[in-house]
Amino acid sequence: MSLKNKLSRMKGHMQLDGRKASEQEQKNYEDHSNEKSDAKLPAKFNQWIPLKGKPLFLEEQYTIFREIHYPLDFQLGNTQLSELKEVVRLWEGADTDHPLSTKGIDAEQLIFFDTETTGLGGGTGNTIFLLGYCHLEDDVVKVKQFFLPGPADEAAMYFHFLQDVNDLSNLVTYNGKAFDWPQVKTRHTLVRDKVPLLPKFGHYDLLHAARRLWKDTLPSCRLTIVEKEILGIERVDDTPGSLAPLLYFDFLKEKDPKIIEGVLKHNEYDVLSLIVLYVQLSKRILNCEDVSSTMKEKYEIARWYEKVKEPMKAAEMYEEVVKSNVSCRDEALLALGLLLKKQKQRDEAMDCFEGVAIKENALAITACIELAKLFEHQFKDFDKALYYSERAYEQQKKAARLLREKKTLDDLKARIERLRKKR
DNA sequence: TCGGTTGATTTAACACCGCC
DNA sequence: GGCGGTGTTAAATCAACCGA
Repeated sequence: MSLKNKLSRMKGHMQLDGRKASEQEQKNYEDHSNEKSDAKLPAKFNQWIPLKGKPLFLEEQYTIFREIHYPLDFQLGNTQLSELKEVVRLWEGADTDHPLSTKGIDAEQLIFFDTETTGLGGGTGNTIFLLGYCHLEDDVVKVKQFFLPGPADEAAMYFHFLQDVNDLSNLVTYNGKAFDWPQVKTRHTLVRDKVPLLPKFGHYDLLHAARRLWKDTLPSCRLTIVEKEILGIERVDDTPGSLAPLLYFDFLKEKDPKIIEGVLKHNEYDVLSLIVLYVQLSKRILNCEDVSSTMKEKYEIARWYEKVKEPMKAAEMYEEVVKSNVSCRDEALLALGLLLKKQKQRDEAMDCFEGVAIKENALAITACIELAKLFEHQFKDFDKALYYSERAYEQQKKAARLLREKKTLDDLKARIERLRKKR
């Protein structure tokens, strides 16, 4: 069966999240039907009308442009699009310099961006055939797509896309730092004489944020998995991205827009999902009460705050985890201890280390070594320092198989000998 | 004054992963 | 199936501190 026939059997597909989505889509189609079709256009463009596509020209070239509007009360998975405004407002009031913070940026400035290409490889052999994004404007979310109808029309596609995003300043993507944006830059160099310069965008890549929070709890951090497990979005009859190149090549042969409809819808939902993902990530990072973060998420967010030199925020999050009784509690307690030690809060740090040192695991060894250091160099209690050194040595001896662990063992032996002389 | 210890920072190498 | 960003880890370097 040809791809065209397969697609024709998928009529009525691309339904997102049950009834609400299908009702909304119907409304979108009704909205679109109110648009005036341009009777002067050549007949070949009429077949784009059911897909809400229309040509935009640049000299002899053209791109197919689609624009779909979603109201702010549109529910996608567990999130309403209006929550984007809410989290941008929260970031504005938050006293933190987090990488996902939009402080100083309007919600309207965010471009949730995704491309469809003819393959994965880099270089000039690979073509972007769809530039899609959505953003907030006049209290609706507008999805805009620029489609490449043929290999000779790239300048038109980039021209109209770049003109359109002229006033916007910040990209939000999923793996866009490594994939989408380098591809855009490569292709842009080939048409740069005819199109505007690429803007200097700020860039939020949500893949890396998702990895930080869920790398240990999800089977993978692919967007579809995150959508299903975290965002509550279940796509029905979605056209997988891996099929996009095949479908596009089929379109180039047949010139039938229906062939590519599934890819357009896939891209449309990809960019909408980015809004939902950004909202859910932000709410967890900002520790909003209306989202039920797991302790593991709080622990990972605390580590993230620590990495970006926000020790107070990190400590707050670690403390929440320490109060719980989850498997990462000891990790949080040890991390909190190290954090407090750095801030010279030695008594508080000691309490944390002692809480971990009573356990019998790899964390306890680190905690014992930290206690030995504190008692030797800060509290000058050499008996206790020796006690914790010996305790660490005994536990380390059981585990010492790797070279790295052997070094720890040797270091501990030296520490014990030094302390025995000091006593 | 010197040597030992610790902590902070930088650098490099490496492995992993998700995009179509 | 190529690419680039990121996290992790280890090693190197330097400064500060302290005791002998």
